[in-house]
Amino acid sequence: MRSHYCGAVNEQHIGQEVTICGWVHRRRDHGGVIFLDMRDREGLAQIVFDPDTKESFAMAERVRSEYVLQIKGIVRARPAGTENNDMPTGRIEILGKELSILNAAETPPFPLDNYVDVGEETRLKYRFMDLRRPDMLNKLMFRSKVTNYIRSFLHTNGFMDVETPILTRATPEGARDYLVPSRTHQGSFFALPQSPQLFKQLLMVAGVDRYYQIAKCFRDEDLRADRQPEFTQIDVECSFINEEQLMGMMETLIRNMFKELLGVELNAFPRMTFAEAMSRYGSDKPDLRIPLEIVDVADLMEGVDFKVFSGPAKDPKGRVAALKVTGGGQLSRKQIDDYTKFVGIYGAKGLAWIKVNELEKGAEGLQSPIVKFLGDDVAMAIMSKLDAKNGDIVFFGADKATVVNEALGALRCKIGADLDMYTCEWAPMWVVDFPMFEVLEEGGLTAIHHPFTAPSCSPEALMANPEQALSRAYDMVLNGTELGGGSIRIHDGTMQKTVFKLLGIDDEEAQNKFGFLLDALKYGCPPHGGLAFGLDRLVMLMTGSQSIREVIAFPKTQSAMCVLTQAPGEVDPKQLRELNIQLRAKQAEPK
RNA sequence: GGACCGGUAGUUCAGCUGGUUAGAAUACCGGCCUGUCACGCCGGGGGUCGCGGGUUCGAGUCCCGUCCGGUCCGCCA
Repeated sequence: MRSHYCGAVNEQHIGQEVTICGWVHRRRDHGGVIFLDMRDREGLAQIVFDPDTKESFAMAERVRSEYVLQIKGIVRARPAGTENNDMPTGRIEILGKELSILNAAETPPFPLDNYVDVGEETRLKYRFMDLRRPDMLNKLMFRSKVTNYIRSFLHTNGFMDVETPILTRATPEGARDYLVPSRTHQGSFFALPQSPQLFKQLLMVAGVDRYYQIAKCFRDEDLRADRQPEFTQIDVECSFINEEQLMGMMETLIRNMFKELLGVELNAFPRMTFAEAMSRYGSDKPDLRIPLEIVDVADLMEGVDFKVFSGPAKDPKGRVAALKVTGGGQLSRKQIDDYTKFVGIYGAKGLAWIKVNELEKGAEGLQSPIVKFLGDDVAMAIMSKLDAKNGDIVFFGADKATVVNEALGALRCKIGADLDMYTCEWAPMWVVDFPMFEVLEEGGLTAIHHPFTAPSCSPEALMANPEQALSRAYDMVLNGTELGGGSIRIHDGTMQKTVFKLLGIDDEEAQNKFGFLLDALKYGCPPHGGLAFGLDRLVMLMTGSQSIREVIAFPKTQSAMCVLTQAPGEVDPKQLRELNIQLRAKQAEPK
């Protein structure tokens, strides 16, 4: 039906007859001459109709926005002085000879240009229109380039694409599962996979050696700007490999891809231990674009009454730390109040601060509600440790370490963004040496990564001192976002049982829930490890999008609904009968 | 489960301390226009102020509830 994409017609085609198909992006009717901007996925082209071509001119008068047309015409250079240099095809135009209306269109429910920010609900309801917008189509095309690049890279490196089941077994731990009732086994349920984790490990036992999959994953948890209930992982697993080799290969993949698709040269990814990341940035996914660090100051505060920080005093698990904001002395009282409110979200009970006005006057030159409680010497010692300068502001956190880390870590990112302190555009890194376990508040241990991650010690050492044990896990972090994470896995049955035991899963329960994995470990499981990238987040960052929904064709709203299809929906009673499922009556409204 | 922000024309928004017939821009419709490119000019139509209740002589505006959207906390091995 067509000879060229609209956006692909150029000066080389001058004099040729072309046929283009597409949508009417805009019509400019000057009475005696009509301009149509025709749009398809590759871009826009201007078509001119003059009254000489009587029939098509008359049709061009009837045409409206988003009509679908086929136009035959002659490419010509635009008359001198009428070129449009803002448009890739702005030096040429097509003189329309024949026009056929392939389909009419009602007035679009919202404008398809970028001049107005249309509400997301409206966009999602008419997603098929929203995706027509060049920005959105470009994002979908870019996403396709990313998956294509990754497939090709992994294929070249000997990885096999293997599909794993979507209907699988509920996992006892981790996120909430999406469940699918079984008709043939009434009362039993499938679960949609949260990740292909165990299947890919079984593929290693099978000798696949190098596996990858662009895998849909499902987690029935509350949504966020960067979290959807169904999302895509680039899932990778490899046998006979250690963490160095795996991280090296994945880093090469990302660096090559950034070069190829964005023209961006990323430096070698720095590595940081989990402990260091928490200490310096209060986060296990630090945004290294921001040149601010959190510094412990407890050592300078012997004898200080910690009530000045509104936090619990000398909690053994406590942390007293400071965040110096270079040039932050300009912050107004109102802004500081806002930041105080902000850290409250993370459980901080206050936000103490010191403005450095005139350091040469000693403590006299500090402006702060807390210096009189700290004492001049302590205050000056802190300034000296932080290397504070006139014009800086220092914020303090004193509370349980988790609260201080989360509050100051989040504050660091917020201030970095508010004051636009970014020192570079891209800051990738690896976080390594995660602890194996986290101690739950109600007692007991939980896996930081997942229960199949190998510790970097023997089962005996692990058993003896689980809280201190480190794992062989690694996270790739970009601009404060966790892009991917993985680990070397446990390939030894004894070790696996030890980890289960520490997590409170006894042998019987382990056999029940993970019997197939324990079996597999008995029959010659190779050492292996892998990683999974969050594709949606990766594309979100690479396209500079504010939300993961911008790079997913048909995303869900925050309440996990699809406004386009109105899913989830009720089902026919017959379907429920077949499944032997009865809905409990909704409770009557209390009056 | 919780905190906060929002919901007024197709769309994006304004609507102050409750007070005449709820406005603007844009889109849409009609007319004019031979070089525009977010074309221009003239005219016109267009509203369940999310929904339900309450206060009041009077509610888009205040109160309560509820639904929807969004950001975040919890949650996300």
